Amino acid sequence: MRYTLKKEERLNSKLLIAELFSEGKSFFIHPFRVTYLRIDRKDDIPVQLLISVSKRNFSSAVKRNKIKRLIRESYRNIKHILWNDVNKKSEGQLLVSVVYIGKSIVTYTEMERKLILILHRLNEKDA
RNA sequence: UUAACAGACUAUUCCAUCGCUUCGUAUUAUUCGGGGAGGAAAGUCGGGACAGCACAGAGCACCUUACUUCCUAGCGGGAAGGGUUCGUUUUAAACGGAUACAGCAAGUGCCACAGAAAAUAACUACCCUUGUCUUUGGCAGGGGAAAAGGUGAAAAUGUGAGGUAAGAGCUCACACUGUGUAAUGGUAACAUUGCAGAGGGGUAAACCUUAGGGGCUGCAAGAUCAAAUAUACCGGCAAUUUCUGUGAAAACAGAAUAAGGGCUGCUCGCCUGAUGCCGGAGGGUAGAUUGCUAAAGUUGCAUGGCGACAUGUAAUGUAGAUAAAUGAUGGAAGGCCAAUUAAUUGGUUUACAGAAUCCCGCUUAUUGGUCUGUUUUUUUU
RNA sequence: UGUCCGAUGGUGUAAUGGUAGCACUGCAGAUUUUGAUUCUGCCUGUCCAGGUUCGAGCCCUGGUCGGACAA
Repeated sequence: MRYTLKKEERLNSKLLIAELFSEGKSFFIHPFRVTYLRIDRKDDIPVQLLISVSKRNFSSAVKRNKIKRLIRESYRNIKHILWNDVNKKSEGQLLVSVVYIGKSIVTYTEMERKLILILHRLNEKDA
């Protein structure tokens, strides 16, 4: 499969975001806080992702952009872990939000290692 | 030549792989090709473009600007000059820096503490005179004058002479300040000189006065399309209790009513019931499209101007996202740092910082390099 | 993106341009056999820089930080 991350794979609906944060379940893997929710909706895209970095922890817009780009790049390379399982079940759509709550910037390899952990954990919990 | 400060300019380049966004072509979900952050994109301080609303004209109120001339679409921006002030050299001025720099001589207010008094005056002390007493003087009354009082950030312009009972710009001379006026130079601010009359403490980043400017709100402005849900309104169909009138009847018109049905045969109580269905239509939510990127544009040259800048001409066509793209990995060249060493090795590739309608300014932040100016260290002449 | 407000001891909150005050907290002492209460005293402050003024918490300019509103 192709390692892409187009706009359709990102969560951008205001109503769905409100539903995710009010009814979704969450867990922590440092430095991330993950919230997920499965909804009844038929679509070609099985997973929609939301990335957020708090302005409270990083007041500089350059640093916020850098963290978000690193998370996006990591997810793009490893998202097949999640997609394969989700496709098997193929019931509705999974909404996932990844919030960065660390106080300092981690490297790309460290971030990718943590995200792999997160995706495996998501597979277990969602099953 | 060392260091510091201030100002100006610049803001590493290339290749490969995997992606993001946008435009175009072919064609229907992909291929190919092109574009894709800054000098401050920041702060949101000033001004505009653009848009909606308001609006006859003028005034009040409110906000804002304030030496002169010029530049600019405009500005609280810029250029050149004038005044004031500070510093250096030096005593003639020059050079450099700063400057919210209209008006307290229109009115009102304020000036802590100290001081008689913070500006009208009063008080102490001074002088003349009358009365009285314990008579080189004290006390009381009347008059004069506002110079002396040494505190303060600031004390009624300073010095000298005359004048007087004592004194006082009361008068005079010189000086100072600022006002009016005239001449000369300058576009002007202003400068120099003369004459007249004057002496007014400070404070307008105190109220205020004078002169100029400002309608209000901001792209989350505004425009177009428009699911779902609810529905004022309209039409069609169906349902609908009682009374009255017209009429032979069907029906029509008007008025009133929560009747009516079920649990249950009655009362109480409870449930249902104050129309239903379909269609239209309106405003408009989610959302989509537009506004939206060609512009008071950028670069080069020439001419004019002290300069800001203007004019002409040639070239160029330069991001447009929307829970928000412009990235990641690897390599090479160049720069910088360190070590050995004199051409290798290792590290790093950075500072400040990320477009959100657009433009012109201002302010603030800042690594390395280059240039200019001032001060400074060392060396040579 | 735009509009607006604020900053005073450790905390909350006053102050016409003229010695920065009050309450709670903390520390020391007194009272008490000891502690609490009470009394006395002390420590700790105007967000930063510049300007106006004889003199700024206050007035003006720039910055920093925090907050509110417009969906």
